[in-house]
Amino acid sequence: MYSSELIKGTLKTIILNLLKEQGRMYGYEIVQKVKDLTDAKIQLTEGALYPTLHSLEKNGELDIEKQYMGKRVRKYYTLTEQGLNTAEKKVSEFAEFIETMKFLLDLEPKMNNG
Amino acid sequence: MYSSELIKGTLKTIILNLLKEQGRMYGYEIVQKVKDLTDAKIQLTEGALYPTLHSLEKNGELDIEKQYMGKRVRKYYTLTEQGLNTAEKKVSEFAEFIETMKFLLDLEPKMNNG
DNA sequence: AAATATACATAAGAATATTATGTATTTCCA
DNA sequence: TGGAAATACATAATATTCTTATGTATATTT
Repeated sequence: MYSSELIKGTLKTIILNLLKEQGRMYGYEIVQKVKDLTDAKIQLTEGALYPTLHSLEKNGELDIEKQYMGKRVRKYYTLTEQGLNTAEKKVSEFAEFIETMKFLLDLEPKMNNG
Repeated sequence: MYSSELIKGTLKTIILNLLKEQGRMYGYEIVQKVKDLTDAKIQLTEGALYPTLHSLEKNGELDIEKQYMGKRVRKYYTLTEQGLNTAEKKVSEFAEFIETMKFLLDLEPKMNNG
């Protein structure tokens, strides 16, 4: 489990990318999927997730589709066209950021040993 | 220049690692050095930097040494032993985090092409 | 002399996450 | 069959952290 500090600022990127890959998901599912994929090293909290989903939807990045499982409601989220765009932008920005940080923190694997 | 969102949560790691590599630095110097090293892609703001330096010092990670250049004061920071420890812990945690995120976001370069 | 750079500092506000709590249903299992 | 755990949503209070704005003051460049 990483320090929460470290994960800050990556939540939107994670959500948008997961939805891009998985098609449609509901909130609780996102939490479980991220936990699974990261061996529980990243555990999203619902208190952070739901407000972020709502704000992404409000900003036109996500569409909602309600589904009733018996009486329990489930809200499936899918990317809008804008959301897909944002997802790709955010992921590639993060990829660049990683490279910058690797250089800044001297994490580059040495290429020349001889 | 990366979106500020992306840089969130990395400030302490950056500061501690720079001090580990450079020995001793003052605040303004840290801002310039990070800008230089990252081609201005990461620009720390003084409003974020100084409070963070103060809190790191308060927590025993940094030592301060004041130097007067004429009348102007300059505060040099160095890592304490605890600070060196924290620096190494934070950097390696970040390195692991990068790997987790690369997997989560499907950024792994393909190893097998044939 | 004025503009820019150096060098510190802090306060108000915004953004985002944590923690705690709440509702309600469904599934597991003892 | 009754209680715990899991599912699935939500939000409010608080904490943390960053941005933006502002302030002070000296030194250097033009």
